[in-house]
Amino acid sequence: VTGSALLPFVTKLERHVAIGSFDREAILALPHRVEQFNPGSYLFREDSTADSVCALVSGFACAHKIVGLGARQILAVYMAGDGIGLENAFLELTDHSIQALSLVHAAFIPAEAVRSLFASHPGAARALWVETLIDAAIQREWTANIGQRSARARIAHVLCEIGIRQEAAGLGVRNHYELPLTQEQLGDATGLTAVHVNRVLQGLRSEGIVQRENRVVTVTDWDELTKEGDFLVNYLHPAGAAA
Amino acid sequence: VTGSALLPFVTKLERHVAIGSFDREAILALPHRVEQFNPGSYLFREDSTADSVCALVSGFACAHKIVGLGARQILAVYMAGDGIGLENAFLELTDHSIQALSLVHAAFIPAEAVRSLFASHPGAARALWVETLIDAAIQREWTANIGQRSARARIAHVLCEIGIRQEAAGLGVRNHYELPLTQEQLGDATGLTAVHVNRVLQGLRSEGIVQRENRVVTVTDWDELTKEGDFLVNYLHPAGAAA
DNA sequence: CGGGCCGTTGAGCGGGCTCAAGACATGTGG
DNA sequence: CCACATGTCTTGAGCCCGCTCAACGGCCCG
Repeated sequence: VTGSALLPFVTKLERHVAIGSFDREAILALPHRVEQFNPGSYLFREDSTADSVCALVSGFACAHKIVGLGARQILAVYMAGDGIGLENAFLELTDHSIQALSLVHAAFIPAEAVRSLFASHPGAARALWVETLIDAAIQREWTANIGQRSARARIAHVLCEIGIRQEAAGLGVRNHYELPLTQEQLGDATGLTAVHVNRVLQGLRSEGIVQRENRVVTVTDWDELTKEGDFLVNYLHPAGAAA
Repeated sequence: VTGSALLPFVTKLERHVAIGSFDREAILALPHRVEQFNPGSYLFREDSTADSVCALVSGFACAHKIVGLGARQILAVYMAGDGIGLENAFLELTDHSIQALSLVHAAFIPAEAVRSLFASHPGAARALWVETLIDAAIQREWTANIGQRSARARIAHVLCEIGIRQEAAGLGVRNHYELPLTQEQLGDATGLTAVHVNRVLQGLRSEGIVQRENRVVTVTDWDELTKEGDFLVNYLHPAGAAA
Protein backbone atom coordinates (compact mmCIF):
# COMPACT_ATOMS: atom_id res chain seq x y z
CA VAL A 1 0.00 0.00 0.00
CA THR A 2 3.05 2.26 0.26
CA GLY A 3 2.61 3.25 -3.35
CA SER A 4 -0.87 4.66 -2.75
CA ALA A 5 -1.64 8.07 -4.22
CA LEU A 6 -2.90 8.96 -0.74
CA LEU A 7 0.52 8.61 0.83
CA PRO A 8 1.47 12.30 0.66
CA PHE A 9 -1.84 13.13 2.29
CA VAL A 10 -1.35 10.64 5.11
CA THR A 11 2.19 11.87 5.58
CA LYS A 12 0.88 15.36 6.00
CA LEU A 13 -1.75 14.25 8.50
CA GLU A 14 0.99 12.54 10.48
CA ARG A 15 2.93 15.76 10.77
CA HIS A 16 0.12 17.02 13.00
CA VAL A 17 -1.20 13.94 14.81
CA ALA A 18 0.08 10.47 15.55
CA ILE A 19 -2.03 7.91 13.72
CA GLY A 20 -2.15 4.27 14.78
CA SER A 21 -1.62 1.62 12.12
CA PHE A 22 -5.28 0.56 12.30
CA ASP A 23 -6.38 4.03 11.26
CA ARG A 24 -3.44 4.67 8.96
CA GLU A 25 -4.12 1.57 6.91
CA ALA A 26 -7.80 2.44 6.71
CA ILE A 27 -7.04 5.86 5.27
CA LEU A 28 -4.60 4.46 2.74
CA ALA A 29 -7.17 1.84 1.78
CA LEU A 30 -9.82 4.43 0.97
CA PRO A 31 -11.18 3.98 -2.53
CA HIS A 32 -9.99 6.74 -4.80
CA ARG A 33 -9.48 7.72 -8.41
CA VAL A 34 -6.57 9.87 -9.54
CA GLU A 35 -7.28 12.49 -12.15
CA GLN A 36 -5.15 14.99 -13.98
CA PHE A 37 -5.97 18.68 -14.45
CA ASN A 38 -4.45 21.36 -16.61
CA PRO A 39 -3.77 24.80 -15.16
CA GLY A 40 -6.98 26.75 -14.91
CA SER A 41 -9.30 23.78 -14.90
CA TYR A 42 -11.68 23.18 -12.02
CA LEU A 43 -11.66 20.37 -9.46
CA PHE A 44 -14.83 21.63 -7.79
CA ARG A 45 -17.25 24.38 -8.63
CA GLU A 46 -18.95 26.83 -6.28
CA ASP A 47 -22.64 26.28 -5.54
CA SER A 48 -22.81 22.73 -6.78
CA THR A 49 -23.02 19.33 -5.18
CA ALA A 50 -19.76 17.47 -4.64
CA ASP A 51 -19.89 13.84 -3.65
CA SER A 52 -16.17 13.39 -3.20
CA VAL A 53 -13.27 14.64 -1.16
CA CYS A 54 -9.85 15.24 -2.61
CA ALA A 55 -6.19 14.79 -1.73
CA LEU A 56 -3.66 16.66 -3.82
CA VAL A 57 -1.03 14.27 -5.19
CA SER A 58 1.10 16.77 -7.08
CA GLY A 59 0.99 20.33 -8.32
CA PHE A 60 -0.70 23.44 -6.94
CA ALA A 61 -4.32 24.45 -6.64
CA CYS A 62 -6.31 27.24 -5.06
CA ALA A 63 -9.72 27.81 -3.54
CA HIS A 64 -11.62 30.89 -4.59
CA LYS A 65 -15.02 32.47 -4.65
CA ILE A 66 -16.56 35.06 -6.90
CA VAL A 67 -17.89 38.16 -5.22
CA GLY A 68 -20.29 40.71 -6.62
CA LEU A 69 -19.79 41.29 -10.32
CA GLY A 70 -16.76 39.22 -11.11
CA ALA A 71 -14.33 40.15 -8.38
CA ARG A 72 -12.46 37.08 -7.24
CA GLN A 73 -11.04 36.24 -3.84
CA ILE A 74 -8.48 33.46 -3.58
CA LEU A 75 -9.08 31.85 -0.20
CA ALA A 76 -6.29 29.31 0.04
CA VAL A 77 -3.38 27.82 -1.84
CA TYR A 78 -2.93 24.06 -1.81
CA MET A 79 0.15 21.94 -2.47
CA ALA A 80 0.95 18.24 -2.73
CA GLY A 81 -0.29 16.36 0.33
CA ASP A 82 -3.00 18.85 1.20
CA GLY A 83 -6.56 17.68 1.67
CA ILE A 84 -9.12 19.63 -0.32
CA GLY A 85 -12.82 19.96 0.18
CA LEU A 86 -13.05 17.74 3.25
CA GLU A 87 -16.30 19.58 3.96
CA ASN A 88 -17.80 17.81 0.95
CA ALA A 89 -18.04 14.74 3.14
CA PHE A 90 -20.83 16.33 5.13
CA LEU A 91 -22.10 19.55 3.58
CA GLU A 92 -24.66 19.53 0.80
CA LEU A 93 -23.39 22.33 -1.43
CA THR A 94 -19.95 23.75 -2.10
CA ASP A 95 -19.46 27.39 -1.14
CA HIS A 96 -16.31 27.94 -3.20
CA SER A 97 -14.45 26.63 -6.22
CA ILE A 98 -11.17 24.73 -6.47
CA GLN A 99 -8.98 25.46 -9.45
CA ALA A 100 -5.68 23.99 -10.64
CA LEU A 101 -2.81 26.48 -10.72
CA SER A 102 -0.34 24.13 -12.35
CA LEU A 103 -0.55 20.67 -13.82
CA VAL A 104 -2.29 18.79 -11.04
CA HIS A 105 -2.82 15.19 -10.05
CA ALA A 106 -5.58 14.77 -7.53
CA ALA A 107 -7.03 11.72 -5.81
CA PHE A 108 -10.81 11.80 -5.39
CA ILE A 109 -12.34 9.83 -2.55
CA PRO A 110 -16.10 9.21 -2.49
CA ALA A 111 -17.77 11.22 0.26
CA GLU A 112 -19.58 8.10 1.39
CA ALA A 113 -16.26 6.34 2.03
CA VAL A 114 -15.07 9.26 4.14
CA ARG A 115 -18.29 9.17 6.16
CA SER A 116 -17.90 5.47 6.95
CA LEU A 117 -14.24 5.93 7.77
CA PHE A 118 -15.22 8.73 10.11
CA ALA A 119 -17.73 6.50 11.87
CA SER A 120 -15.56 3.40 12.12
CA HIS A 121 -12.07 4.80 12.75
CA PRO A 122 -11.95 7.45 15.48
CA GLY A 123 -8.21 7.95 15.06
CA ALA A 124 -8.65 8.72 11.38
CA ALA A 125 -11.57 10.99 12.22
CA ARG A 126 -9.37 12.84 14.66
CA ALA A 127 -6.66 13.29 12.03
CA LEU A 128 -9.16 14.70 9.56
CA TRP A 129 -10.61 17.02 12.15
CA VAL A 130 -7.18 18.33 13.08
CA GLU A 131 -6.54 18.97 9.41
CA THR A 132 -9.64 21.11 9.10
CA LEU A 133 -8.82 22.88 12.37
CA ILE A 134 -5.43 23.91 11.02
CA ASP A 135 -6.91 24.98 7.70
CA ALA A 136 -9.33 27.12 9.68
CA ALA A 137 -6.43 28.68 11.59
CA ILE A 138 -4.76 29.56 8.28
CA GLN A 139 -8.00 31.04 7.02
CA ARG A 140 -8.19 33.24 10.11
CA GLU A 141 -4.69 34.51 9.48
CA TRP A 142 -5.60 35.31 5.88
CA THR A 143 -8.59 37.31 7.12
CA ALA A 144 -6.31 39.29 9.42
CA ASN A 145 -3.69 39.64 6.70
CA ILE A 146 -6.12 41.21 4.27
CA GLY A 147 -7.99 43.20 6.89
CA GLN A 148 -5.13 44.84 8.74
CA ARG A 149 -1.84 44.79 6.89
CA SER A 150 -0.41 47.07 4.23
CA ALA A 151 -0.01 45.84 0.67
CA ARG A 152 3.69 45.18 1.17
CA ALA A 153 3.14 43.28 4.40
CA ARG A 154 0.35 41.21 2.90
CA ILE A 155 2.52 39.97 0.08
CA ALA A 156 5.54 39.39 2.30
CA HIS A 157 3.33 37.42 4.66
CA VAL A 158 1.96 35.18 1.95
CA LEU A 159 5.47 34.52 0.63
CA CYS A 160 6.59 33.49 4.12
CA GLU A 161 3.65 31.18 4.63
CA ILE A 162 4.04 29.37 1.34
CA GLY A 163 7.76 28.98 1.95
CA ILE A 164 7.27 27.42 5.37
CA ARG A 165 4.53 25.14 4.15
CA GLN A 166 6.54 23.90 1.19
CA GLU A 167 9.51 23.23 3.41
CA ALA A 168 7.31 21.31 5.83
CA ALA A 169 5.88 19.33 2.93
CA GLY A 170 9.35 18.55 1.63
CA LEU A 171 8.72 20.38 -1.64
CA GLY A 172 11.45 22.96 -1.32
CA VAL A 173 13.16 25.16 1.21
CA ARG A 174 11.64 28.26 2.70
CA ASN A 175 13.87 30.62 0.79
CA HIS A 176 13.69 28.91 -2.58
CA TYR A 177 10.52 27.37 -3.90
CA GLU A 178 8.10 27.24 -6.78
CA LEU A 179 5.01 29.44 -6.64
CA PRO A 180 2.92 29.14 -9.79
CA LEU A 181 0.74 32.20 -9.23
CA THR A 182 0.55 35.10 -11.63
CA GLN A 183 0.74 38.56 -10.17
CA GLU A 184 -2.96 38.90 -10.81
CA GLN A 185 -3.64 35.77 -8.76
CA LEU A 186 -1.37 37.03 -6.02
CA GLY A 187 -3.52 40.13 -6.06
CA ASP A 188 -6.71 38.09 -5.80
CA ALA A 189 -5.22 36.31 -2.80
CA THR A 190 -4.29 39.52 -1.01
CA GLY A 191 -7.11 41.84 -2.01
CA LEU A 192 -4.86 43.96 -4.23
CA THR A 193 -4.73 44.75 -7.93
CA ALA A 194 -2.20 43.11 -10.22
CA VAL A 195 -0.63 46.48 -10.94
CA HIS A 196 0.00 47.17 -7.31
CA VAL A 197 1.33 43.68 -6.68
CA ASN A 198 3.82 44.32 -9.44
CA ARG A 199 5.04 47.51 -7.79
CA VAL A 200 5.28 45.95 -4.38
CA LEU A 201 7.28 43.01 -5.72
CA GLN A 202 9.62 45.42 -7.46
CA GLY A 203 10.12 47.20 -4.19
CA LEU A 204 10.93 44.01 -2.32
CA ARG A 205 13.29 42.95 -5.09
CA SER A 206 15.13 46.26 -5.27
CA GLU A 207 15.70 46.11 -1.54
CA GLY A 208 17.25 42.69 -1.89
CA ILE A 209 14.62 40.91 0.16
CA VAL A 210 12.97 38.56 -2.30
CA GLN A 211 12.86 37.98 -6.02
CA ARG A 212 10.74 35.90 -8.32
CA GLU A 213 11.57 34.68 -11.78
CA ASN A 214 9.61 32.21 -13.84
CA ARG A 215 7.29 31.48 -10.94
CA VAL A 216 10.20 30.59 -8.66
CA VAL A 217 10.56 32.56 -5.45
CA THR A 218 14.02 33.21 -4.03
CA VAL A 219 14.10 34.83 -0.63
CA THR A 220 17.42 36.62 -0.26
CA ASP A 221 16.76 37.92 3.25
CA TRP A 222 14.39 35.65 5.17
CA ASP A 223 14.53 37.54 8.45
CA GLU A 224 13.74 40.80 6.76
CA LEU A 225 10.86 39.20 4.87
CA THR A 226 9.28 37.89 8.05
CA LYS A 227 9.68 41.32 9.59
CA GLU A 228 8.11 43.08 6.63
CA GLY A 229 5.29 40.56 6.59
CA ASP A 230 4.74 40.57 10.35
CA PHE A 231 5.00 36.81 10.07
CA LEU A 232 4.80 34.53 13.11
CA VAL A 233 4.58 30.80 12.43
CA ASN A 234 2.40 29.87 15.37
CA TYR A 235 -0.85 29.98 13.38
CA LEU A 236 0.38 27.13 11.19
CA HIS A 237 0.52 25.04 14.37
CA PRO A 238 3.80 23.41 13.46
CA ALA A 239 3.91 21.62 16.80
CA GLY A 240 0.76 19.76 15.88
CA ALA A 241 -1.88 18.31 18.10
CA ALA A 242 -2.04 17.35 21.73
CA ALA A 243 -2.08 13.74 22.88
CA VAL B 1 -30.63 16.74 31.55
CA THR B 2 -32.91 19.11 29.65
CA GLY B 3 -31.84 21.93 31.88
CA SER B 4 -28.18 21.53 30.96
CA ALA B 5 -26.24 24.66 30.08
CA LEU B 6 -25.15 22.79 26.98
CA LEU B 7 -28.67 22.61 25.61
CA PRO B 8 -28.42 25.68 23.35
CA PHE B 9 -25.21 24.26 21.93
CA VAL B 10 -26.74 20.87 21.21
CA THR B 11 -29.76 22.54 19.70
CA LYS B 12 -27.52 24.43 17.35
CA LEU B 13 -25.64 21.28 16.38
CA GLU B 14 -28.95 19.63 15.59
CA ARG B 15 -29.85 22.37 13.17
CA HIS B 16 -27.06 21.07 10.96
CA VAL B 17 -26.93 17.32 11.61
CA ALA B 18 -29.27 14.74 13.02
CA ILE B 19 -27.85 13.36 16.25
CA GLY B 20 -28.96 10.03 17.70
CA SER B 21 -29.99 9.93 21.34
CA PHE B 22 -26.87 7.93 22.27
CA ASP B 23 -24.65 10.76 21.06
CA ARG B 24 -26.99 13.52 22.13
CA GLU B 25 -27.07 12.34 25.72
CA ALA B 26 -23.30 11.98 25.72
CA ILE B 27 -22.83 15.58 24.65
CA LEU B 28 -25.29 16.86 27.23
CA ALA B 29 -23.55 14.77 29.87
CA LEU B 30 -20.17 16.35 29.18
CA PRO B 31 -18.63 17.76 32.34
CA HIS B 32 -18.67 21.54 32.29
CA ARG B 33 -18.47 24.61 34.41
CA VAL B 34 -20.44 27.75 33.66
CA GLU B 35 -18.67 31.06 34.16
CA GLN B 36 -19.74 34.64 33.82
CA PHE B 37 -17.81 37.37 32.00
CA ASN B 38 -18.20 41.09 31.85
CA PRO B 39 -17.96 42.91 28.52
CA GLY B 40 -14.35 43.21 27.48
CA SER B 41 -13.04 40.33 29.55
CA TYR B 42 -11.29 37.41 27.94
CA LEU B 43 -12.45 33.80 27.68
CA PHE B 44 -9.23 32.71 25.94
CA ARG B 45 -6.01 34.50 25.14
CA GLU B 46 -3.92 34.30 22.01
CA ASP B 47 -0.67 32.33 22.17
CA SER B 48 -1.46 30.46 25.32
CA THR B 49 -2.47 26.95 26.22
CA ALA B 50 -6.17 26.24 26.59
CA ASP B 51 -7.28 22.96 28.05
CA SER B 52 -10.98 23.49 27.59
CA VAL B 53 -13.57 24.02 24.92
CA CYS B 54 -16.45 26.40 25.31
CA ALA B 55 -20.14 26.63 24.51
CA LEU B 56 -21.76 30.04 24.71
CA VAL B 57 -24.82 29.94 26.97
CA SER B 58 -25.87 33.58 26.67
CA GLY B 59 -24.55 36.88 25.44
CA PHE B 60 -22.17 37.79 22.63
CA ALA B 61 -18.46 37.23 22.16
CA CYS B 62 -15.90 37.68 19.42
CA ALA B 63 -12.66 36.13 18.26
CA HIS B 64 -9.82 38.45 17.38
CA LYS B 65 -6.10 38.60 16.82
CA ILE B 66 -3.62 41.38 17.14
CA VAL B 67 -1.61 42.20 14.05
CA GLY B 68 1.59 44.19 13.82
CA LEU B 69 1.67 47.06 16.28
CA GLY B 70 -1.73 46.94 17.87
CA ALA B 71 -4.05 46.67 14.90
CA ARG B 72 -6.87 44.30 15.71
CA GLN B 73 -8.85 42.03 13.44
CA ILE B 74 -12.12 40.63 14.67
CA LEU B 75 -12.41 37.20 13.10
CA ALA B 76 -15.84 36.04 14.17
CA VAL B 77 -18.85 37.01 16.25
CA TYR B 78 -20.43 34.40 18.49
CA MET B 79 -23.91 34.21 19.99
CA ALA B 80 -25.76 31.91 22.38
CA GLY B 81 -25.49 28.29 21.29
CA ASP B 82 -22.26 28.73 19.36
CA GLY B 83 -19.29 26.52 20.10
CA ILE B 84 -16.06 28.39 20.73
CA GLY B 85 -12.50 27.18 20.54
CA LEU B 86 -13.30 23.62 19.55
CA GLU B 87 -9.76 23.53 18.22
CA ASN B 88 -8.54 23.65 21.80
CA ALA B 89 -9.48 19.99 22.02
CA PHE B 90 -6.56 19.06 19.80
CA LEU B 91 -4.22 21.98 19.17
CA GLU B 92 -1.50 22.92 21.61
CA LEU B 93 -1.63 26.70 21.48
CA THR B 94 -4.37 29.20 20.75
CA ASP B 95 -3.83 31.39 17.70
CA HIS B 96 -6.42 34.00 18.63
CA SER B 97 -8.27 35.49 21.60
CA ILE B 98 -11.91 35.27 22.60
CA GLN B 99 -13.44 38.30 24.24
CA ALA B 100 -16.88 38.96 25.71
CA LEU B 101 -18.84 41.69 23.92
CA SER B 102 -21.72 41.73 26.39
CA LEU B 103 -22.40 40.06 29.68
CA VAL B 104 -21.62 36.45 28.86
CA HIS B 105 -22.32 33.07 30.36
CA ALA B 106 -20.10 30.38 28.96
CA ALA B 107 -19.85 26.66 29.67
CA PHE B 108 -16.29 25.32 29.70
CA ILE B 109 -15.75 21.67 28.87
CA PRO B 110 -12.38 20.04 29.62
CA ALA B 111 -10.48 19.29 26.41
CA GLU B 112 -9.85 15.78 27.65
CA ALA B 113 -13.60 15.13 27.88
CA VAL B 114 -14.07 16.30 24.30
CA ARG B 115 -11.28 14.02 23.15
CA SER B 116 -12.85 10.96 24.77
CA LEU B 117 -16.27 11.89 23.45
CA PHE B 118 -14.75 12.18 20.01
CA ALA B 119 -13.23 8.71 20.28
CA SER B 120 -16.26 6.97 21.75
CA HIS B 121 -19.19 8.66 20.03
CA PRO B 122 -18.80 8.94 16.25
CA GLY B 123 -22.14 10.69 15.87
CA ALA B 124 -21.10 13.39 18.30
CA ALA B 125 -17.73 13.63 16.56
CA ARG B 126 -19.50 14.14 13.28
CA ALA B 127 -21.65 16.91 14.75
CA LEU B 128 -18.59 18.70 16.09
CA TRP B 129 -16.79 18.34 12.78
CA VAL B 130 -19.76 19.76 10.88
CA GLU B 131 -19.77 22.67 13.29
CA THR B 132 -16.14 23.51 12.54
CA LEU B 133 -16.74 23.01 8.82
CA ILE B 134 -19.49 25.61 8.86
CA ASP B 135 -17.41 27.98 10.94
CA ALA B 136 -14.68 27.60 8.35
CA ALA B 137 -17.16 28.43 5.58
CA ILE B 138 -18.12 31.59 7.44
CA GLN B 139 -14.47 32.48 7.85
CA ARG B 140 -13.96 32.12 4.11
CA GLU B 141 -16.81 34.48 3.44
CA TRP B 142 -15.31 37.01 5.84
CA THR B 143 -12.02 36.78 3.97
CA ALA B 144 -13.83 37.48 0.71
CA ASN B 145 -15.91 40.22 2.33
CA ILE B 146 -12.87 42.13 3.50
CA GLY B 147 -10.79 41.39 0.45
CA GLN B 148 -13.18 42.30 -2.33
CA ARG B 149 -16.11 44.39 -1.20
CA SER B 150 -16.50 48.14 -0.69
CA ALA B 151 -16.86 49.55 2.78
CA ARG B 152 -20.61 49.90 2.41
CA ALA B 153 -21.03 46.35 1.12
CA ARG B 154 -18.85 44.93 3.89
CA ILE B 155 -20.98 46.43 6.60
CA ALA B 156 -24.25 45.56 4.89
CA HIS B 157 -23.00 42.00 4.52
CA VAL B 158 -22.10 41.62 8.18
CA LEU B 159 -25.48 43.03 9.22
CA CYS B 160 -27.22 40.47 7.02
CA GLU B 161 -25.19 37.58 8.36
CA ILE B 162 -25.77 38.42 11.99
CA GLY B 163 -29.47 38.88 11.35
CA ILE B 164 -29.84 35.50 9.71
CA ARG B 165 -27.81 33.76 12.38
CA GLN B 166 -29.77 35.30 15.22
CA GLU B 167 -33.01 34.34 13.59
CA ALA B 168 -31.78 30.78 13.13
CA ALA B 169 -30.69 30.71 16.76
CA GLY B 170 -34.09 32.00 17.87
CA LEU B 171 -32.59 35.15 19.37
CA GLY B 172 -34.43 37.65 17.23
CA VAL B 173 -35.65 38.18 13.70
CA ARG B 174 -33.44 39.08 10.80
CA ASN B 175 -34.63 42.63 10.58
CA HIS B 176 -34.61 43.41 14.28
CA TYR B 177 -31.94 42.16 16.61
CA GLU B 178 -29.37 43.11 19.19
CA LEU B 179 -25.78 43.69 18.08
CA PRO B 180 -23.55 44.78 20.95
CA LEU B 181 -20.63 46.00 18.86
CA THR B 182 -19.30 49.54 18.97
CA GLN B 183 -18.59 51.21 15.66
CA GLU B 184 -14.93 50.72 16.35
CA GLN B 185 -15.45 46.98 16.77
CA LEU B 186 -17.53 46.89 13.61
CA GLY B 187 -14.54 48.48 11.94
CA ASP B 188 -12.17 45.89 13.35
CA ALA B 189 -14.44 43.21 11.95
CA THR B 190 -14.55 44.70 8.48
CA GLY B 191 -11.07 46.16 8.12
CA LEU B 192 -12.31 49.74 8.33
CA THR B 193 -11.81 52.64 10.70
CA ALA B 194 -14.44 53.62 13.22
CA VAL B 195 -14.83 57.00 11.54
CA HIS B 196 -15.60 55.44 8.21
CA VAL B 197 -18.00 52.93 9.72
CA ASN B 198 -19.86 55.85 11.21
CA ARG B 199 -20.20 57.51 7.82
CA VAL B 200 -21.29 54.35 6.09
CA LEU B 201 -23.94 53.65 8.73
CA GLN B 202 -25.23 57.18 8.36
CA GLY B 203 -25.52 56.62 4.64
CA LEU B 204 -27.45 53.39 5.07
CA ARG B 205 -29.71 55.03 7.62
CA SER B 206 -30.43 58.11 5.52
CA GLU B 207 -31.42 55.87 2.63
CA GLY B 208 -33.89 54.07 4.84
CA ILE B 209 -32.15 50.71 4.63
CA VAL B 210 -31.05 50.03 8.18
CA GLN B 211 -30.71 51.86 11.45
CA ARG B 212 -29.08 51.14 14.76
CA GLU B 213 -29.88 52.63 18.11
CA ASN B 214 -28.55 51.52 21.45
CA ARG B 215 -26.89 48.50 19.92
CA VAL B 216 -30.14 47.32 18.37
CA VAL B 217 -30.24 46.89 14.60
CA THR B 218 -33.47 47.53 12.73
CA VAL B 219 -33.43 46.64 9.06
CA THR B 220 -36.06 48.72 7.32
CA ASP B 221 -35.42 47.29 3.85
CA TRP B 222 -34.06 43.76 4.01
CA ASP B 223 -33.98 43.14 0.27
CA GLU B 224 -32.06 46.31 -0.34
CA LEU B 225 -29.61 45.44 2.45
CA THR B 226 -28.86 42.04 0.95
CA LYS B 227 -28.37 43.72 -2.43
CA GLU B 228 -26.03 46.33 -1.03
CA GLY B 229 -24.12 43.67 0.87
CA ASP B 230 -24.00 41.20 -2.01
CA PHE B 231 -25.36 38.73 0.50
CA LEU B 232 -26.19 35.14 -0.44
CA VAL B 233 -27.02 32.79 2.41
CA ASN B 234 -25.57 29.62 0.93
CA TYR B 235 -22.24 29.95 2.77
CA LEU B 236 -24.05 29.59 6.09
CA HIS B 237 -25.14 26.16 4.89
CA PRO B 238 -28.65 26.54 6.25
CA ALA B 239 -29.67 23.22 4.73
CA GLY B 240 -27.14 21.49 6.93
CA ALA B 241 -25.32 18.25 6.38
CA ALA B 242 -25.85 15.24 4.18
CA ALA B 243 -27.02 11.91 5.53
C1' DC C 1 -19.42 67.47 38.71
C1' DG C 2 -15.69 65.22 36.53
C1' DG C 3 -13.96 61.48 33.56
C1' DG C 4 -14.53 57.78 30.23
C1' DC C 5 -16.59 55.85 26.35
C1' DC C 6 -19.01 56.37 22.24
C1' DG C 7 -20.83 58.60 18.32
C1' DT C 8 -20.32 62.53 15.20
C1' DT C 9 -18.26 65.99 12.14
C1' DG C 10 -14.68 68.49 9.40
C1' DA C 11 -10.48 69.04 6.62
C1' DG C 12 -6.69 67.26 4.39
C1' DC C 13 -3.89 63.54 2.83
C1' DG C 14 -2.26 59.25 0.75
C1' DG C 15 -2.18 54.28 -0.42
C1' DG C 16 -3.83 51.71 -3.69
C1' DC C 17 -6.97 51.86 -7.76
C1' DT C 18 -8.18 52.88 -12.68
C1' DC C 19 -7.24 53.33 -17.25
C1' DA C 20 -4.14 52.88 -20.88
C1' DA C 21 -0.22 51.56 -23.47
C1' DG C 22 3.86 48.96 -24.52
C1' DA C 23 7.37 45.00 -24.04
C1' DC C 24 8.17 40.33 -24.12
C1' DA C 25 7.38 35.41 -24.31
C1' DT C 26 4.73 31.63 -25.85
C1' DG C 27 1.84 29.21 -28.91
C1' DT C 28 -0.81 28.54 -33.25
C1' DG C 29 -1.93 28.28 -37.93
C1' DG C 30 -0.85 29.43 -42.69
C1' DC D 1 9.26 31.10 -41.36
C1' DC D 2 6.29 34.64 -40.51
C1' DA D 3 1.77 36.79 -38.95
C1' DC D 4 -1.04 36.95 -35.36
C1' DA D 5 -3.30 36.19 -30.92
C1' DT D 6 -2.94 35.56 -26.07
C1' DG D 7 -1.22 36.03 -21.50
C1' DT D 8 1.89 38.15 -18.29
C1' DC D 9 4.79 41.75 -16.64
C1' DT D 10 5.81 46.58 -16.71
C1' DT D 11 5.30 51.63 -16.59
C1' DG D 12 2.95 56.21 -16.36
C1' DA D 13 -0.55 59.56 -14.96
C1' DG D 14 -4.48 60.87 -12.49
C1' DC D 15 -7.98 60.08 -9.24
C1' DC D 16 -10.83 58.49 -5.28
C1' DC D 17 -12.05 55.73 -1.32
C1' DG D 18 -11.04 55.35 3.01
C1' DC D 19 -7.55 56.99 6.46
C1' DT D 20 -5.56 60.41 9.79
C1' DC D 21 -5.82 63.84 13.00
C1' DA D 22 -8.50 66.67 15.74
C1' DA D 23 -12.33 68.51 18.12
C1' DC D 24 -16.94 68.38 20.21
C1' DG D 25 -21.37 66.60 22.27
C1' DG D 26 -24.07 63.18 24.65
C1' DC D 27 -24.39 59.69 27.90
C1' DC D 28 -23.41 56.88 31.78
C1' DC D 29 -21.43 56.22 36.09
C1' DG D 30 -18.80 57.23 40.16
